[in-house]
Amino acid sequence: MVKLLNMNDLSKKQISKCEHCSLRHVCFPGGLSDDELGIFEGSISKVIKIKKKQKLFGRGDKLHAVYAIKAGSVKSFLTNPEDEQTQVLGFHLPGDLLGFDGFANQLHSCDVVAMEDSQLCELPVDNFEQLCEILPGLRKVMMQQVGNEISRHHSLVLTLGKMQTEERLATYLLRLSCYYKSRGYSCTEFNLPMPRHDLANFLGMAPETLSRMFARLEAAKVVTILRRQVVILDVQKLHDLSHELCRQPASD
Amino acid sequence: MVKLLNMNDLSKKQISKCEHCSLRHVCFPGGLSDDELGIFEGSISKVIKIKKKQKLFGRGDKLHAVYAIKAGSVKSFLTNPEDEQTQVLGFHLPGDLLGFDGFANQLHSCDVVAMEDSQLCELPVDNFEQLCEILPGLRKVMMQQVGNEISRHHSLVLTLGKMQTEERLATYLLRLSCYYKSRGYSCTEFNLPMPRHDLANFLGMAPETLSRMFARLEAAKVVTILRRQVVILDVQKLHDLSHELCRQPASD
DNA sequence: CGCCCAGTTGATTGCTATCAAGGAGGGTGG
DNA sequence: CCACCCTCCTTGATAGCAATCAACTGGGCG
Repeated sequence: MVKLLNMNDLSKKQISKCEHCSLRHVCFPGGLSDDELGIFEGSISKVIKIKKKQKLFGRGDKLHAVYAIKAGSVKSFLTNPEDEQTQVLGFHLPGDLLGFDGFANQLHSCDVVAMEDSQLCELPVDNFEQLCEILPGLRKVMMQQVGNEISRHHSLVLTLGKMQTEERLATYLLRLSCYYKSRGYSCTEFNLPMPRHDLANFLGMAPETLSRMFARLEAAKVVTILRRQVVILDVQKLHDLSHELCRQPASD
Repeated sequence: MVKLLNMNDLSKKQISKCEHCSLRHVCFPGGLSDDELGIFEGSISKVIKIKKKQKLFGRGDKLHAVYAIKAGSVKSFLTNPEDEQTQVLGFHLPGDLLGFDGFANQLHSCDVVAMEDSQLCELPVDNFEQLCEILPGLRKVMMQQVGNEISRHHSLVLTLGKMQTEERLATYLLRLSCYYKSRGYSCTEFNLPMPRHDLANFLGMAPETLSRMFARLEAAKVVTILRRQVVILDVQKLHDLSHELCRQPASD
């Protein structure tokens, strides 16, 4: 069906063109051939925009789509209904994929909200399953993403289970540094995408403790912190403190 | 090709027949139609047996296959080469699937060793990928398993990040109880598949602390412990202590 | 029978949570 | 444009939980 395009259609079309997206290589399309990409692009329903603090999906919501972050940042977390206590599970930045937690029983098992105004590419699960059938490359990418997510969680478990607070922070700063490097940004100067409160929660410590650890790292001339702006002064020392090898670029 | 079967062949054939496996419904075949199952069965290369303390695969090993536990129990863990420190990531019991951690880059990212003599069904990844192409049911099961694994990790992160030691133990005992129930065993009397050392490590505490928490639970008449034998006396109280809803049957 | 390892129990230290108060931006309204 | 407030963050003092060190107990196994 041929159809006239007005300006609106045109602009919509363009934002969902993976081909021109700077994140192409780290997102789903990264493992797709050009032919496959053509088919794939047609199935992204749209780019959705969510405002700061707005929820993308919540625990118990029906799995409707998987998402790729195009711009902005979001956090995922579990909330215990009884005592209002929450655990931040991860921070997700451009290029990250979201929503796999809903594959278990078609219901999301965690909440995801935007930490700032963000844009996400939405890929409805129905389309996704069909695409998996016809695009071998997509299955491969999918499996890689799953593997990455698992590895990331392993790392988080190690961090929470074995490290003390200073090590946890050092480890996370290195991880973030790797992320920015992998995206072509400076790996020594960057901004924390989240407030102290959330980062402390994620790292399993009190906000006060996080603040003290930042202060300690500054005193040791390892980093400088000004509000959310981080400058890594001594990567080696940070590594020594982290006691963990930064095995792979990752964002949470 | 018709071929004479000797006793050996026959027994080998039978152990890889998913159709007759008591774990069929919780394993890969659970989501497959009868037709699909026929195709699937042919691709399991073999049932492998590993002895206690023997390694199934290690970090850095090439991803060769995914595995389903048929009998026994194994643990997965990360080891930090620098300080010999390890973090147990999970305990895996019959019906559980293993090996997805290697999907990221075709290399396993953790170690897996047997806690007792065990049997596992091995499904080479090459076969697996081919099967995914032709068996929609397998893709579905695969996605479910992935979702489960993610949910389980979320839960573990919550446990390690937010709970104190008693809550962690209570939560884990309930989880184990759910597992046994889902497999048709008693949910109030069961054996711990792992030594104290490993359980303490998994739960992010010192073995001495674990011992004290067991003692505390016994003193509160919540459970009785004799070596590895656990009897849950008061499920409700255990629930209250755990501060977490047992959302789904899981084994780690 | 005795060794050895797993597990328990006790005493102490130390890290981190908690409670409390003070300071610094950023936004809003006057 | 300034004052105010509110949130985020930092800093200090205290308390509590769990790690560590150490000694002991009891099975399992050769």
